[in-house]
Formats: sequence, C-alpha cells, structure tokens
Amino acid sequence: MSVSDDIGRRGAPTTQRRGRRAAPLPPSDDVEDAAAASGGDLDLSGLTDVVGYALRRAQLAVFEDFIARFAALDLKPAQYSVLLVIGRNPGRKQSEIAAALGIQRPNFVAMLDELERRGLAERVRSTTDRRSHAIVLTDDGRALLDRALEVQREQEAIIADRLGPGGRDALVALLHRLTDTPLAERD
Amino acid sequence: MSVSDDIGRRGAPTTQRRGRRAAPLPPSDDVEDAAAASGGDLDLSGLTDVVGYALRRAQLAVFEDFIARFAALDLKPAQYSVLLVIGRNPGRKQSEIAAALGIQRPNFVAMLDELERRGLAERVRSTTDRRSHAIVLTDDGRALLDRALEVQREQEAIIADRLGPGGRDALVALLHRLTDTPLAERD
DNA sequence: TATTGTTATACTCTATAACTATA
DNA sequence: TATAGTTATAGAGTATAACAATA
Repeated sequence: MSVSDDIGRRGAPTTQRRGRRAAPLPPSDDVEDAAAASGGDLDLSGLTDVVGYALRRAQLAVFEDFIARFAALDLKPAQYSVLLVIGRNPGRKQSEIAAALGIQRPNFVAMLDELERRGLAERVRSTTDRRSHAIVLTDDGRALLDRALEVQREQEAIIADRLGPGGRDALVALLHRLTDTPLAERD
Repeated sequence: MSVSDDIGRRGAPTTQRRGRRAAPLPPSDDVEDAAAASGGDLDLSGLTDVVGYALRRAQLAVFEDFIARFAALDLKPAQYSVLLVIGRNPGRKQSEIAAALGIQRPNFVAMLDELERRGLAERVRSTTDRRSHAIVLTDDGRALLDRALEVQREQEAIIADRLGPGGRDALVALLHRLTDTPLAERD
C-alpha cells in the first residue's frame, strides 16, 4: 500500500446484518427517527464483504496474535522478518536486505542499530567495497531466530487449525495471486 | 494488530527460491565468501510462505490499487469506509460510527471535521441527548458515495478476475474465519 | 458518577532530501 | 558521476489522559 492509510483498526467488530448483495442506501427520512429506531449493531454491509477490508482486518488479527506471541522474545514483526532474512542470507549488503523487505534504506538504519545494540546482528565492513556493510547474525542472533522460528511455527499451526490444513494452503495461494503481479497492470 | 508494527512494506519483492519446507539456516561459513557467492535474489523462504506475511503483502497491494482508483474522488480508504458506514447508518452517534470502524473517538474528530468541511457529512445535535451528535450524509455526500461504490465494484471485479469468482468468495470466507474469533482464544 | 465529544500529546511507521565516504 | 550508508525531517496513523458539557 502506498502512504499510510488504513481502513480497519484495532478491535473493530465485524458486524453483518443484511444479505450479501449490495444493500441500497436507506432512505434519508427523518434523522431523529433513524437514530431513535436504531440501537443495535451497525450495518457494515459493503465493507465486511469486500476483499480489501476483509484483508485489512485479517492482517490486523494475525499481527495482533503475532505480537502477543513474540512479546516474550521482544521481537516485533518487522524485527523478526529482518532477523529471518539476514539468517537466510548472511553476508548480504545492508541495502539488499532492506530492499528485499521493502524497507526504505534510511529507515533500516535505526532498525539495524537496534539489532546490533542487542547483539543479534553485526555490520561487517566489506573489504572489496568499503562503502557497503555485509550483515550477519551473531551466535545470539541465530539462537534467538531459532526460538522465533519455533514460535512462528506455533502460530501457523493455530491458523491451520482454524482454516483446516487445506484452507491455510489455499489462503496463501490466493494471497500470492494478488501479490505476484500488480493489480493495476491487469486492466 | 496491536500498536503499529509492520512486516512488509511498499514494493517488497516476493522472492521464493527454496522449497516449501522450512529451509535450514545456511552454515555460517566465511562471511566474505557468502557475500561474494551471492548476487541474485534473496532467499525469503519462511517469510513469503507464511500467512501473516502473505496477508500483509496482499493487503498492501490491494490498498495501493484502491488508493490509485480513489484518487480521482479524493477519498482515502478510511474516508471511504466512514462515508459508507454513515450512508448505511444515518443518524447514528459519532461514537457508534467510530467504534464500528475500530477508530478511536479522539482520532475520529479530525476525520469528521474534514468530511464536514468538504460538505459530505454533517453533525446534527441530538434533541434527546444534547451530548451526542447524530451523523448524516449530505446530498453531496450521498452522491460521492454512489460514485465510490461504483469504483469499489470495479476493484472487486478486477480481484475476482484475478482469483476467479469462486476464488474471491473463498478468500473472503477464509479471511472471515480469521477475524470472527480472536486467534489467541483458540488455544 | 458516567458518557459524548474534544483537545493535547506522544509514539510508531513511512517517505524524501541531502550529506559523507567511497567507488 | 554514481552508490552505500547515514542524518534530518516531515507526514500519516494510532494510542492515552484529561477536560467541558451533559446526562
């Protein structure tokens, strides 16, 4: 997504009262009547039944769970992803790691500073090109990553349990179809 | 999701080189060798094949497309969702609309200020409880919402085209299973 | 005492321009 | 001249405390 915008936030309920088809807007009769006549859950049709909103809400739910699980390791989602990519690609340039994760190079500096401060990763000055840093995990970083991978496996198991094993695989496949090619170029 | 954290950002590639199974961490042999031996895409296994990351990337992709489509209407995703919920629930309290969308009450003030400034929505002081505001769309607001709904239908059609009609419905159903009940309470 | 809307504020994530040191 | 890392900074989005008006 571009800049920042959000649709659904924390704890927003997923109410659904009307049918699946696009509900016509209610007639704009007397305002006070409408307010008085209501009182129950709001009509969120057209929102909950749309891919973008459902994606947003699901992503928030999964991340919330992720954050809770990783609190014990003091790892946020972005930190975990950085640790994992460094672990799988040791010695890569700082800018390569950042680009692979879609993180702007300037924003990646503080991120690495923190991992280095915690003794999880290291910047190694390259001998061939003294501008660049080869990024590697320390022993502590690898140990923490191993623990994190186990926690991640647990979350994935919970999700597979919720969706059914075939459901989890189907979901990932569908999501990849949305990300493999930009949506706009399609039409 | 809780606070803020992100995993995938803008334009992050979705590289996938190894198999689906958890790839073992590469041996931590000589750093310079590893850096020199590489050069191609990075190994993102364990990230792209996981629900949380795939969700995040897909949500960003869909929102990016959404933002581009709605630029002509000068509506961001959050603004569209507010317009839609007001349109479907005219006369509801300001705090009810905010809560339904998971927006904190303080943050909803500026949001409504802007919609009111643009003449799309109005705060109507309730006669029964003079603390609360009944929120309604103006005629302009309803007209803009109608145009927005059409644009939204177009995006949904693109997505259904990408996933297949059954694929789109399956995706939404799977996503709802992740949001209907908090993941944590499940185990 | 509790609720509605509001203000003020702070923290995180994201984005861009510009500097430095190297190449 | 171009690239890698960095600094500074600005803008969204989100969260909490506290206040005034009203119930």
